[in-house]
Amino acid sequence: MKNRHHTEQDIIAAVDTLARRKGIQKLGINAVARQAGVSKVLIYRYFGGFEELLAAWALKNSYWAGHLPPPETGPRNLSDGIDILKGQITTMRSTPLLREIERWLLLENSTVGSTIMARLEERGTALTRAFSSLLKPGKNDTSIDTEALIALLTAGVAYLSMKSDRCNVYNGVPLDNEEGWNRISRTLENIIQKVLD
Amino acid sequence: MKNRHHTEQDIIAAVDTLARRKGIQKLGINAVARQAGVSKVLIYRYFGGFEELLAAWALKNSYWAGHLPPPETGPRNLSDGIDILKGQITTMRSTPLLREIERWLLLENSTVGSTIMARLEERGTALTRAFSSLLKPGKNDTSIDTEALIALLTAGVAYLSMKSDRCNVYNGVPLDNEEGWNRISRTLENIIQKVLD
DNA sequence: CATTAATGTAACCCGATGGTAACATTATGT
DNA sequence: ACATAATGTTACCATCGGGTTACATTAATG
Repeated sequence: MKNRHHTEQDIIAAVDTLARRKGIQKLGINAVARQAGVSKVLIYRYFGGFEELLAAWALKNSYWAGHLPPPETGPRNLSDGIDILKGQITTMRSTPLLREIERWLLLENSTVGSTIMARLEERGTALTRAFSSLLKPGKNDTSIDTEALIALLTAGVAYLSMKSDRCNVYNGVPLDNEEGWNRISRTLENIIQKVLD
Repeated sequence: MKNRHHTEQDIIAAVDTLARRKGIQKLGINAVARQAGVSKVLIYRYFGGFEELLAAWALKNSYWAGHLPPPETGPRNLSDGIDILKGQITTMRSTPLLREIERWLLLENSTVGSTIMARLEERGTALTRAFSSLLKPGKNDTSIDTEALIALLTAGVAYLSMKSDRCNVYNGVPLDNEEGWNRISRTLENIIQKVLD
């Protein structure tokens, strides 16, 4: 049965499969076409090229939008905000493909990557706004750089979650069991409380 | 002039050059041999294979040992410790090859990578010990997970420095100028002071 | 039903890759 | 000086990569 839409979905599914199995970096148009059981010419015809196929794939699966709280129901107190940050740990740990995309963005600077990073940027700034609104007005706001704080912490979580795929311990903290991640989670909480309170 | 030692150094130098230029991941034995102006057969003969060549290269240039303070002259007060952490920012930012190796370790889990990671692990734990020694004995030590704290912060710095090669802003913090990194540096200081004091 | 456009495949080109075998050159030690 | 081992090169192989052209098949449209 000849059906363009169906074929396109097959191809995107093939990207998904291979990205999970071998990583996005080691992905080629030949391998994807082979996996999809289809001619690679169709990738050029339907998507315009391999880059554009990756874009279609990445934008289809918007994993990064996962645990982002709706803006209107932003955190009203500190512990809500902490929960959101902890949610990032859960999201990263439970979504191998998200780690794969993060890794990919760290090596390639394609136009596709820029698009995706713009979305991730939105996520981060939303989180930052949420935390900024929690700061007590009486506090010396200029002394707390919320943007940089959230940047550093989310960066740390992203790094450690990626690292957990490659080794089982980082700086003495185990990354392959719940205990280690609980320690990281508690440390995150500790930092937020002591810095923002 | 035929000289095995000299040739080996040429080959390792070629790895160095290409790793800076194109990244470790996109490195092949053919390209390295070409860059070194030598036959690739010698790589097999002298190093045993490409993996082993990479190991020789990585272990020769122990960049990661850079800004590690000698154990006997560990930090005696909190601001010394903060300086060490800030030093990590300087090291990462001024050493493109170190960022390249970090990136590589995040994707590959080769036997070579394990060796290097073990060394990096030493660096981190030394830093952690230094900070732990700064904790006031009277303080409730169990409430502060120094290992996890240092892990999270160094992970964040590593991530952001790698990110700076690919994009110029993260979560609203510019990564391509001094101002942004000063903000990160101050935030680091802020966290350490408020958590450990 | 017949024409045409959409969908799909096979085959090829070219360059690069990892890997090996055969051969040439230089150094070394006796 | 000569035999031998170390050093080095050329050439080749099979495979895979991205990319294009020409052709076959099916669906849609009059």
